[in-house]
Amino acid sequence: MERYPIFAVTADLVVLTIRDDRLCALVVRRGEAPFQGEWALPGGFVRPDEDLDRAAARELEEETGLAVGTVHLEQLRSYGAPARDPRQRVVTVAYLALAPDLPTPKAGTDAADARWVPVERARSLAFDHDAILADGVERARAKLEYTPLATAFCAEEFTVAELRRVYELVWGAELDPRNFHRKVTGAANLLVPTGSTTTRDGGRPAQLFRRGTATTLHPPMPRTA
Amino acid sequence: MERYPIFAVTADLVVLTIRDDRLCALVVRRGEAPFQGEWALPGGFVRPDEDLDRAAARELEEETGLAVGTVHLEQLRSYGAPARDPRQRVVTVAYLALAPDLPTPKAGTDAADARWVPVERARSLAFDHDAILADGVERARAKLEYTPLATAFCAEEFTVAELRRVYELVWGAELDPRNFHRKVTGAANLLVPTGSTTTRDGGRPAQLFRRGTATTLHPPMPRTA
DNA sequence: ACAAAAGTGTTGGTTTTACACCCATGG
DNA sequence: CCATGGGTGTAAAACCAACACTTTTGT
Repeated sequence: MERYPIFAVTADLVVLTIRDDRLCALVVRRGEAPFQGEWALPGGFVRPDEDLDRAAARELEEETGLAVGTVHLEQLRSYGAPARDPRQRVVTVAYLALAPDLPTPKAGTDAADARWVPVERARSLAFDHDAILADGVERARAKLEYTPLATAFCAEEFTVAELRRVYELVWGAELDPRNFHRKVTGAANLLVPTGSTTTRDGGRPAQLFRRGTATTLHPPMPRTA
Repeated sequence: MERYPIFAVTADLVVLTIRDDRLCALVVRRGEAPFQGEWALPGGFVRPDEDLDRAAARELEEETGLAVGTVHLEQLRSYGAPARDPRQRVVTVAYLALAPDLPTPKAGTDAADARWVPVERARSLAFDHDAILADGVERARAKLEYTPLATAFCAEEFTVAELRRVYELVWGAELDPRNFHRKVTGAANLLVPTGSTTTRDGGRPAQLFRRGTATTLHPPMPRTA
């Protein structure tokens, strides 16, 4: 029986939300070495009997207090450069989480502090977390085009304008409100009308919708910029 | 200092090519326990000082003899269910490799045998490799739509018809040769004409092309089926 | 000359874009 | 009544599927 090289495996999280009209990522201040006191992505070691997805969900809950049910969570990719962790060989399986606007998270067990930071201002994170964050943002941007993922940034019930705002903020580009409306209301199974309306955005009352069952967006949302 | 759970990490490969007008995957017969004698995806343990990408490239070369330069290699995703390997906790980072038609591979160090199998006939692989293979094929199908990835299945120089054949075989759908031709020759930086022609497909000589520098396909190739 | 495959032109229908315009509310 | 945003109509432009047709080879 040969001996297998020994690794530790962590699950790290790129948690994105929209706050104050900005695309923000969740960062925590590390309470332990290495990189103690520096900002990093939330995450932690996968336990011996735990599935990767489950570990990511647990970390999300521990470090943010977010109920996992309301959050979209998907695997992003893995990172395993030999020297990415100074302690020992660590492979991290990064996950991408998208959440509606939520209360400011409280510090968890391993984190001295936790906060939302606009993605363009999240720099110099610990380990290789700058690159992981960039990959996560890039994935989110790409998936808005051809999936209903933008709805993950919205509350349970939302208006077409709120959904459009998600696109505009994530992409950093303006979209025509009229054509956007036609497009998303025309896409099969994307939106389910609740029947009620709201005036929370001002002006004429807007219909409220819930996410539909669509898993892809046909035709895709054209990204002009 | 806390103790970190111990994992082994492997790099497994979904290697796809087109042979005899079929989309084929590379499978190896395992020479060692567990699952000795059964078919599995090629792969092996990541070494203590080796990057994940490098491990995948090394395994590809070891188990197939393919020169890595001619092969497209990208990370697929990671799999880490607690019981996926009966020996101990193993997380595998799966990679997707796309290669032009190549000589039948020879068995490597860990593999008693190696061969190309049409993807629809690759079933009952060891570990969770059925699922990994399915994910790899799905990824390849999806990426043909909006990336120049189909060219990875072609030789260095190829004709438009050969490229079209890739789409037809991977998607299992027929495409109009005329419109396909216009589309791919019109896409910016997708194809670079070599200036020479070939009659290897019969009929009127066809121009030969090399891959261009494009990283995405605008507009995407419409998948009708 | 004929078959076979490459490649171009054309046409009619769909989709997209840009914007005019009306609708329903709060102040 | 006015400002504000929600939502519909519409014409010009762009795009695309389908297929007739021409080109260039091998036999």
